[in-house]
Amino acid sequence: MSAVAPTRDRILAASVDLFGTRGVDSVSLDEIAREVGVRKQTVLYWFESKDALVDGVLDQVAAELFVVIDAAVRSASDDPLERIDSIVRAVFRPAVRRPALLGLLRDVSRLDAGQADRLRQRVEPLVARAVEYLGREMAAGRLRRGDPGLIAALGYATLTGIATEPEALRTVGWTADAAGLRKLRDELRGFLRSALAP
Amino acid sequence: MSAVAPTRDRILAASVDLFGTRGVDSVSLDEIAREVGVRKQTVLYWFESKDALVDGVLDQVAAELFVVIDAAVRSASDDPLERIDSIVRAVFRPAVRRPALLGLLRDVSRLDAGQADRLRQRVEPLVARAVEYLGREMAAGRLRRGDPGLIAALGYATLTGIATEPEALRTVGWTADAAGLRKLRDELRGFLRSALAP
DNA sequence: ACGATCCTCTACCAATTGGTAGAGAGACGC
DNA sequence: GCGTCTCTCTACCAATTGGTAGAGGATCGT
Repeated sequence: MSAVAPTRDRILAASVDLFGTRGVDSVSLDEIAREVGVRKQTVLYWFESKDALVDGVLDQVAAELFVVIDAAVRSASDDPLERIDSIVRAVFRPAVRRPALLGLLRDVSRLDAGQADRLRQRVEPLVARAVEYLGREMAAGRLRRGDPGLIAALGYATLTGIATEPEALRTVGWTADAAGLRKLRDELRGFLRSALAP
Repeated sequence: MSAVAPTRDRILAASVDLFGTRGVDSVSLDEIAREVGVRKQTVLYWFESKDALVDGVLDQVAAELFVVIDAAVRSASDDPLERIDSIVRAVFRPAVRRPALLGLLRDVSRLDAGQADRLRQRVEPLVARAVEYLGREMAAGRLRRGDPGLIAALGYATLTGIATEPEALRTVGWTADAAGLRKLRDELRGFLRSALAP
């Protein structure tokens, strides 16, 4: 056991960042290898092809997101608006600190069907639970009524969109310092809260 | 004047679609040429490099969006929620019919700084007007108060996100038929309306 | 009829892509 | 000491990338 992370993990980490920020197709194996400090053939030793590497990366991202969201969902209070609040806060931190995470999710539509399915399968349980939850709270009159699935998709789109498009934010004069982040987070919370309130 | 569009326009149209759906880096000049029914060198005759082509495509997208949005803004009623409604309706149609349009916008963060700036410059006046408008209506108490710039960005993120991520929608069981489109549009209108209402 | 301009073509090119083949260094049990 | 297994390396490869050079066919005004 060494002090530095094993090569395979370092390859995965670098790939998440590069794929997520620049897109899978635009990043070469050579580039990943350079980032890790190794030769391309070492990458191909750990992942037999680029496709296999993409699979590995998607698995890793799904797992990371699952942990974060699952924890937020479990630990939150009873009021649905409070719960959504806490999910936003939980997801917001990793999302803006590592835009690559959600960036990769966003990239799914550009992957081939097999890989898209693979990722969808990983995320499915989370989505199903969220949709079910929204439906229940709507029925109880604690959330604005609507199609739970589409509302979930809209909330996801808002969060992902805002986290993966710093350019759009910069266009309206936003800056990525600590104060800016806090303000963005609070504005996002208010936005979603208002969108979902009954 | 011929019955078919001139080559240059056909190259632009094909490029918008391909760049927008698959990403600029993933689409080769050969592919665009094949789509248009011409050789790569013809593409390079009309646009001296791939970068120049990207510039042309961005200009075209900005112009198309400008027309659509500008018309919607001008023709709408006085009530800000109604106005936003009509903008959503106006943008929704081209957005879901040609996801490439917004997909390209979304891709800006992956372009180099020069091209991003170019596009930002084109969109700037639209954004400035929107932000100013939101600020005015907030002050008048006709919209929920908040940072007009960030609210504008959040609305944009919601719309763009939902239009460019059919995968996310499919995960919640949505289908892209006529009924699905109508339902999605109405749900989006309700979502934004509720998010922005005072 | 004739040159000029517009447009598309064939023929290349160097660099980069994902991937193969296989050598060699180090740690391990025996 | 010796083979085996793990890991990273050098050396290639065919295909594709964006781009250059320049030929040749239309269509035009004159």
